[in-house]
Formats: sequence, C-alpha cells, structure tokens
Amino acid sequence: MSKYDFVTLEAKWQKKWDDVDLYKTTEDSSKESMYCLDFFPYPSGAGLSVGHCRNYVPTDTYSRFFRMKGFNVLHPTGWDAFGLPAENYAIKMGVHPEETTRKNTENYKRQMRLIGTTYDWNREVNSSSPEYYKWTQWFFLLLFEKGLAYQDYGSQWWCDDCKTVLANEQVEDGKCWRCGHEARKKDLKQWFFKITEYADRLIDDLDDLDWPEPIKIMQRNWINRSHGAKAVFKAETGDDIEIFTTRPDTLFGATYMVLAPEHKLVPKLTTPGQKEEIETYIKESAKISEIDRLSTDKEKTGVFTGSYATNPVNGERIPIWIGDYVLASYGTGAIMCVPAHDTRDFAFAKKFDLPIVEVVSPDGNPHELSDAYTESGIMINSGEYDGKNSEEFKKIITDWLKANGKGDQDINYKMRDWLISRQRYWGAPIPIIHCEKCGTVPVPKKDLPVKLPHIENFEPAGDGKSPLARATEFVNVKCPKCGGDAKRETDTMDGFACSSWYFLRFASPHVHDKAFDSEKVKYWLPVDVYVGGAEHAVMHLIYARFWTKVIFDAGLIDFKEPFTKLLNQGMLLASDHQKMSKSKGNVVTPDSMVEKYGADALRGYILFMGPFEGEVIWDEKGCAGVHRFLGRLWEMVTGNEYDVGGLDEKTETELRRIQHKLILKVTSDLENFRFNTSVSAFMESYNNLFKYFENKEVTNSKVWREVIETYLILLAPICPYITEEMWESVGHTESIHKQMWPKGDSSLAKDDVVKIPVQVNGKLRDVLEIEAGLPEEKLKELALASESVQRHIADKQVLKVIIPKGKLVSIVVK
RNA sequence: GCCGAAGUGGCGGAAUUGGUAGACGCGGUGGAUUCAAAAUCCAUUGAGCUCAACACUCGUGAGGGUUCGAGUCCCUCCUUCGGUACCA
Repeated sequence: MSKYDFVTLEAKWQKKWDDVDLYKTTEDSSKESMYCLDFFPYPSGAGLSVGHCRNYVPTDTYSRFFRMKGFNVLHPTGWDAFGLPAENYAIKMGVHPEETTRKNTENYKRQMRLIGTTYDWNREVNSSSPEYYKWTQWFFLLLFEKGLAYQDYGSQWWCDDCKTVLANEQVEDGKCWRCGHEARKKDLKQWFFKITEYADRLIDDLDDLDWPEPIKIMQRNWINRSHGAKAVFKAETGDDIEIFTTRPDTLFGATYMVLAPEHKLVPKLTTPGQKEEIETYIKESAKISEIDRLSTDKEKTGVFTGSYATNPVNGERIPIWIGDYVLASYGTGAIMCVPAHDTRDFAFAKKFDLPIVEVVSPDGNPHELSDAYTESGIMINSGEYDGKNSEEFKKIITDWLKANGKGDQDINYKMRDWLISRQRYWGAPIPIIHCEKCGTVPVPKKDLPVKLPHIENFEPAGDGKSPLARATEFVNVKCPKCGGDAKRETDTMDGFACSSWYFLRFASPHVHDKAFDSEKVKYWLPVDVYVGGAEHAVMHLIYARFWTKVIFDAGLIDFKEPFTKLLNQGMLLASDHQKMSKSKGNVVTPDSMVEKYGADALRGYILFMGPFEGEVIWDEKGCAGVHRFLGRLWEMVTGNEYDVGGLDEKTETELRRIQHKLILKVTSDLENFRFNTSVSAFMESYNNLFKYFENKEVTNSKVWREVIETYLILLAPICPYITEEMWESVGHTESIHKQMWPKGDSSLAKDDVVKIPVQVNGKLRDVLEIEAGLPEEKLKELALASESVQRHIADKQVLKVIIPKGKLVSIVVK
C-alpha cells in the first residue's frame, strides 16, 4: 500500500483526462441538456485567488454531478477580455493589451485546470478576438436597425482618471466603478442603447425567474418604476410647466414650484429683479460636485425666480423657485411642492418660509405639522373633495386633469438609457461610418468585423476623443452608401456589451457565418444555472437580459430570459476578515494550496467552509483538515483485499445503512447547492465506516467493496483526482467520472433502533433507545416507566402525554 | 434615511423547517508513538455547580409573547454586513 501522493496522482490524471478529452461536450438529443455557467472572468494580471475558486469549484462539482446523473452538461468558460480594467492594466505594465490578455488568459487557464475544473476548452471564447467581436458589432447593428442605438448630446458622467465616459450604472457613490476616481459631468455626444424602452419588461419578467430575491429587488429598485400623473401648471408668463408626481392626491396642497437650475424655462421666468441672484445660484450649483449635490443631508438651497404659476386644481397663485434638489434628468425637471406631505418640500418650505397646507389628514381633522405626513388618509382643504380617501382620490383627480386638458396619468423610471461609448482603445469598435453627405451610416454586415487596429500608442489622450481617432488609416474610409470620403466612428463599446450575449456563443463557439447556430442554441439555452458574484446585480445582469429580449424580438431565439436560475456565491474573505487584494498582501492562490494539500483538498475545503451563498473567511487549517481526511480515506480504501469472505447479515445491514444514508444525503445536498453539509456527510460516514476497519473479515468482503465504491462515486464530483485513483486501485479501468450516480433506498437507510427523547414540561429527561415502529401506547408506557422521568412526575399529576409523529414523548404535569 | 441579509461554543458552521441545540471540521487539553520534534493515532472538549460520577441549573444578540415544546413563529429593540442615495 502506497501513501496518498497527491502530487503524482493529480498530475497523472490531469494528463490522462486531457489525452482522452474527457470533458468534450457534444449535442446529443437523446439526453436532457443542462447548461451550467459561471460568469466568465476578466483575466486579471493577478491570476486566480482561492476566492475565485468559490465560484468555480461549486459549479464544477454541480456539473460533474449532473453528468453522472445522466444529463448532457454544457459547462464552458471564456474570457471577458475587452474593457477598461484590461486596458488600464496594460497601461500600468507598459505592455500592449493584446499581449497582457494573452498571458493572463494562459495563466487563468492553467490555474483552472490545476483545480480540476471540467470546462470544455474546445468551446473557449475570448471577447477581444475578432471572431467574437465581429458578432458583438453585428448585434450593435441589430440594435441600430431596430432604433435602439442612437447618438445624443448631453451631460454625461466622466472619469478623469480613466479618461472616458461612464454609464449611470458604472457610477457608484459618485465615483468610477473601476478606479474609484470621482466622476463628474461633462457635455459630450455619445452612443446609447435604448434600454428604457424595455424597462417594463425588465421589471415584469423578473417575477418568473428563479433568482435570489435580493437581486430581483435591486433590479426593480434600479429601474424604479413610479406610477403617477403629469400635470401642467400655467406660469404667468404664459408658459406651461409640466411636472410629474406620484401623489396627485396632494395637488391641492401644492403651494410653490421648484425647477432644476438647468430647466429650459428658468431664464424666461426670471424677473429682472431676481436675475442676478438666479444667475449666481446657477453658477454656484454647477460648481458643486454631483456627490455633494445629491447628498441627502445637505441643507436645501434655492432662489425665487420672481414669477408665479397657477395651481391647476384650485387656481391658487404659487411662486416658482429654482433649487438643486430638483434633478434635471428625472421626470420633467420641475416639481410641484407639497410641503405638508413631502419631507424634502417640507424642509425647503420651512427654510424659505413658504406656506404649508395640509390636504391629507390621518383622521380628517387639521393638524399643526412638525413634519411632513407622507401616508395616505382623508382629504381636507381640497374643496369639493374633502372627506374622500386619498388613495381613491388619486384616480379621481387624475381623471379630472385629463378631462380638463391639464394632465394625465404617467409613468416614470429612474433607469436611464445605457451609455455605451467609450473613448478608449481596448474595446470593440462601434461599426458606424460618419459621412458628410449621408450622415450616420452603419457598416454593412458583410464588412464585419471592423477590426481594432493594432496601434502602439493606445493610451487615452484625455481630450474626450478615443485613441482610435489618431489612427488615420483606420479613421479614413469611403462611405458605404455614396462612396465619398468619410470617417469611422472612433469610440469603442462598453465592455458590458461583449458580455451581454456570450452565453449564446458557447452553444456554437466556432460558427463563422452567424453569431450562433439556432439549433444548438435551442438545445442548450436558456442557461439553466448561472453562478457569479452579487456585484453584477444591476450591470451585467440587466444588460444581458435587455439584449436577450432584443434578440428575442428580432425572432432569433425563442426565450425572453437568458438565465433561468441564478445563484450568488458568498464572498470569501482573507483570514484578516478583509477582501483579498494584492495591495493588502493577503491573497492566497490556489497554486500554493494545491502544492501543499492537493487540488482535491482545496476543492473539498472550498465547499466545506460554509453555506454556498454565505460569506466565509479563509483559514488554511481548514484546508489542512480536509487534506487529513483524504489521507485517512486513502488508508481505508487502498489497504484491503476485497471480495475474499462473506459477511454476517447484521453487519451487512449496518453497512448498507451507512451506504444508503450517504447516497440520499449527498444527492439532495448537491441538488440544492448545499455542498458544506455534503462534505460533513462524507466525514461522518467515514467515521462510521472506520469502526469496522480493524475487522479484516469486514474489509475483505464484497459488501465492503460495494460500500466503498459507492462512497467513491459520490465523492467524485467534489474530489475528482483521489477518487479516480482509488477507483482504479480497486480494479476499474473506466473513469469514475463516467459512472452512473447511485440510487438511494430509504428503506435500507432506516435505523432499526431509534432514539426517542422524553420531555417533562418541555424539559428533556430521558432518551429511550427502542426498536423502531413501536405503537404510541407502548411508547407512552415506556416513557412513563423511565426512572429519570419518574423522578420528575412522581408527586405530580400527569395532565397529558403528547407523541407527535411517534418521534418524541412530551409529558405535561402539574 | 430607505431596501435587503444575518446574529448559535475559543473559531468556521450543523439542526429533518416547531421536536434531543452544538453534527462535521478547526483550535485546545490529556495520552500513545519518538532520543526529540513534526506527522500520525486514541481520549476529551458549551458554561456553571470550588475534584470526580450521577443528578441538576443555565445557554442560540436583548426583552416580551404564542405553544406541551421556540435557534426556528409573532411583537419591540440592539448590533454587524451588503445595496441605494433628495427619483418628486
């Protein structure tokens, strides 16, 4: 018997599996398909840490499990290689991103194989390769044709550090999502995708998805659909000021208006006397950074324009102010103010001493308000509508607005269109040609891909123009329409465009004449199980859903949602309870763990650490513990003769019980992504089997072999190397990973002796060890006869005895 | 502020969803092996009752409640973490 030499055996099997291409996936209509996908990684220069393993090991285990259950499993991966992070890294290293990407992907791939993943490398894709981004551009043109891609001038988020614009989703806390530099607004002409057109469907279709509820909530909040009404307030200048409100029931309480400083009508509404003050305010608010301006605890500021408007419902003359707490980009950029029923308006009114009129009262009586009352209630001070319920009144007054041409019902969204232009080099060029005569002309599909030219000076200039603008041979083209001189669009696409369709590409990664093979997509998609970090809740996961719907609408696929089931693995923190990062020097690499304990131990520990969705803290000792367990298992499996003798019935029953309990437990745990408890089940099962290990008669028996073989098969998805080696050592030639998953028999798993706790007044007093299946009468008798129970009921009166499901005896005494 | 998740031994975490709290692992303690150490193996390990056994008491963030019975359900509060930020 040899020792558990994980180094040698892992290398041996790695090679063997590669040689036979064990994990090559092909379509097979006789088998049910299962598509299990990890968020494809951005190949960073730092390589994989054990934190990444927390994503890849569970999905790999799950995929292996499903293969053994007889499913045809697609479990591919690839590289999200385009985008700012890759480019910034290349700039930092002073190496072209093509080169850094090539190196980094090689390293990732090496590490992924090291930990025993079963990705089908025949299906590897790379979003920065022309074969791939040709189709990203093709989808851009599809969106363009459908009127969903457009150019617009406007104030955009800009990062001075990355020297490019950012989508709204990519501004976190007023800062650039990637580099953390403060974002600011800049006026630029940019490309957008009209994602707002899909806002309703993006919200409504969430209902049917098997996704974590928090992610769905985050998406709903991000899109933030508000039902309400628009209303027109007539200014005394004769201008119409349109507002949006979710509380039309409070219209009678609108005592002033506030417009965003950027609102178009501000100059016209400003009276000569107020002109200076207004202009100063506009200048000042432009200077304040967005973060400060959006901060909720900032005191309200504003200036009176000098003009008045008429409240459409009661004809009251109300003053028009401007204030920076009103955003130009939401709704109409103007609001009606109801200080009695809106906290922000209340604060503003208090500060500038504006009238506060209560119109919704909790009890129908007027009150002295010390705060805004924002709940529903009974209408007061609302003319003929007094006494109505405010919720019902919403509809009544909205209908009235409509009937009188002063408004209508309306819906607003917080989500904005997706800004996809990037003034950066490392992305898919936007396939558009600008011609002076013909305007914006899409590149004909036959001319795709628009290849990203190899240029040495790819750093952003910071002038708001893409580095591609400097590549004159790239920029200057003939117009596809008129043949005259024209210029290429030089912006590249946001990296999130590339990742909005990659899951489709895996079905047929090598087709050259289309983005995907419809038949194969039909077989594999949608993705059955999609696993990745929760940080993509509002970026990637909204964008990919949007593209899928556009592709569906174009009739190219037959599903509306790309990811049926979504799971978020919990974060893995370093032993210092902080995120692993190079700068903190707390990164643990899979390489070092594989070297010390083997890939199987690393995999086992990753799964054992804690619940899949929970946050866990790295502790190398735990990894060593799993390694020790595997060493013991090795001893137990490899030292036996097997098949020599028979076995008595009692021992066989006991061994079968261990075997079938394990099958049932592991099967249900793996199905439910409860890997941590399945690893404990293996350890527990080992401990139970080990009690027989000294008994040669047992370990030489056929039953022992069967129990051990079942154990190995069950463990194979978690620890593929050691199980394969032991499987071979007990005499098999076909890979363990090709074996069928065993079926558990609950009747064999059942205990013949059960433990029945006995409680007296809710306190545990005894545990009866008795034959299973005794009638309740007998249980009651035995429980009452118990010595320690007697001690507690002797001088008392037994009121009742409860025996729920024959599992426990509860005696109530007085 | 609002939305969401979670609080269980020295630590990571189990607990059939209302039924023996602490599975499994880590760490600790004692022992075996060893010249010694590492490794390995065996035993023990929630707290208290000044040693031990038996028994008993307490114990799942805090306080109430429902129940024969609560880590699990209900109410109030506290703490931590994630998301979000004047969206009218």
